[in-house]
Amino acid sequence: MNGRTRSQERILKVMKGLTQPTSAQDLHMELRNHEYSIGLATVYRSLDALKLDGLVQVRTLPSGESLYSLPQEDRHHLTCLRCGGSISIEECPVHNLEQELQQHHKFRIYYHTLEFFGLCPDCQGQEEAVVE
Amino acid sequence: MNGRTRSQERILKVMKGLTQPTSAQDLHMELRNHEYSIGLATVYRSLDALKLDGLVQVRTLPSGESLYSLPQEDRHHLTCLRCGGSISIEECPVHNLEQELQQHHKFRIYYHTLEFFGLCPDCQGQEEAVVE
DNA sequence: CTTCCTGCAAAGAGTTTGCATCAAA
DNA sequence: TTTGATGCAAACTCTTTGCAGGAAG
Repeated sequence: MNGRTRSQERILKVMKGLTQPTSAQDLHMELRNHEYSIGLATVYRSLDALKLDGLVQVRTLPSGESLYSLPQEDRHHLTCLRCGGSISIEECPVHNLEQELQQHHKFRIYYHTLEFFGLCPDCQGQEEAVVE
Repeated sequence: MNGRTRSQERILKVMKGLTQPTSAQDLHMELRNHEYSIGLATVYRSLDALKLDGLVQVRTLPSGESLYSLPQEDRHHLTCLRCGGSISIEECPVHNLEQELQQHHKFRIYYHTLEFFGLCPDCQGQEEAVVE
């Protein structure tokens, strides 16, 4: 909503070259690869500001680590509770509901996350092996 | 899938008396209120085991804190990025998709999370105030 | 000049791990 | 006895904060 700072613009620029949601720490290293010497704290502060304006979105993993991405990279996931492996899924039956919620609750919705958790085929096998 | 340990059973018992998703640390205190003197590390280890068997589900907040709940308490949320306030929503258009994914990817899906992020009515007001 | 941004280092929160002890079968 | 569970404290990871210096208008 406000003007972007130099760091924020550099972060957005680098993020446009990334296809995967990325952690703050990885972004920090990515920035150094682009010869932008930015402190890690500044990365966190900038991402926080961008998040508040809906310019980046955040997905927090069960590990506590947050992954940042541009809104158009939004994908949903099928995540294995055991190995942590994650499959992207394209289907999204949520769009209409989002419109309704926006009106009903007077929220300004920037984005949503949809995650399925369970066991992937491999880990279902391991599960049985453990039980034996 | 395996037998439950004493700690795991105590945790499940206490969780049945709770209506809200609860952090590991709050559960730890809750257990002490029930005269179960359990170490915090054991609470984490037990929750992790229960999670792997799909007996509890986890929602990790942007703060990195994880909230645990029994599967039947599953609710979806509309969360404000600024104040962190959260509204529960009942609608869930995802059930059919879940069945399809389960078959298509051969996952054993235990549960899913659906979260909407944006600004609540109050924080939309504050936003404008800041810009002035 | 004044305000806000930035970097560094230290602090903080939540979670995990090492290890000795304890309970269960 | 043997295996796995538990408690405590230390360690770890990710993130936030305090503060002094620096860029921007």
